[in-house]
Amino acid sequence: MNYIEENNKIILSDFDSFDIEEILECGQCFRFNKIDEKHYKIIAFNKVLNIKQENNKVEFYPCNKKDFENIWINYFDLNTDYMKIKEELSKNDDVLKEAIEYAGGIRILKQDTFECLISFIISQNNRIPMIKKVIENISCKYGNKLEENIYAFPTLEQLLNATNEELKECKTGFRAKYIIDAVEKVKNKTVNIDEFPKLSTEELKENLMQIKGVGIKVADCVILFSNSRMEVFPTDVWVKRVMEYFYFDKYIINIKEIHKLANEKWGNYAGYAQQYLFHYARQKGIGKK
DNA sequence: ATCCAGGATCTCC
DNA sequence: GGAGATCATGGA
Repeated sequence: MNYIEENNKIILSDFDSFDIEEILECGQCFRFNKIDEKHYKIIAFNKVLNIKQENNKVEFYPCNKKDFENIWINYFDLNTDYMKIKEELSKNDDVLKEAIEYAGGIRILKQDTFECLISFIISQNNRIPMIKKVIENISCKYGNKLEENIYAFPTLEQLLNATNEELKECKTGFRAKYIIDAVEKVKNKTVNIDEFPKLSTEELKENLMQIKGVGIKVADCVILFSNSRMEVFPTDVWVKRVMEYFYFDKYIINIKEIHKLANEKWGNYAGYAQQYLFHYARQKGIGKK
């Protein structure tokens, strides 16, 4: 990886395993807009960032070297060796090999914990385009204005005032009460986000699941996408289907059975495997009736 | 119209 | 402790 700053723009070259379309469209994050082919605008960490990929370079703008190094290198997980991960996962596993060949440019973003928590509460029993809309509604209503028609995801303090009625107007549906409970428990530190790095993955999971509306899957997403616990294996309908289809050849009732296999097969890389499989399954419609 | 979505909870046995 | 119904909302 190599990068230079030029007119408030970072130009990245000499990289591998990076495809901005795959990274954003693979279902791990929700606050992005497609401007053009391989040109996206994202909203994260109270900032708007363009990412434009062409040939063998990626441009990030507006962005100076300081922000790139302090925020975006970590956010895009640019210091992780994905070639090694992909090689390891592809070994003796034709299914993952295929999924990785299909979208080898995925990287697991390192997102903000609070945003991730609220976003994945909204995600339950919902479709991705709708999830994006609801998060957009909430951001417009409570978040900082960054540009014309672009609002940051609200902070904890900004969401403290949110009422059940207002949240329902944002189309959260039955999840409104869950969001209120999450905000309350983060505020009173029943769920202490600042302490997350000190907790074991199991402790972290139990802690998050004290929130109403946070079960195993939502907790796993928060843990994986914002706390770098790469051993978890969030299992939604798509992951369940792709696992049943390729690895079990039967209908699985207990999700723990899937988690057990994922742990045995992929260990600390299970989170990566999950993302390749999820994206592949969704794009190809694997197991869908 | 009926089914379903990056599920979790409540009910009832 | 484990199945089954229920929960808003909108697109197919």
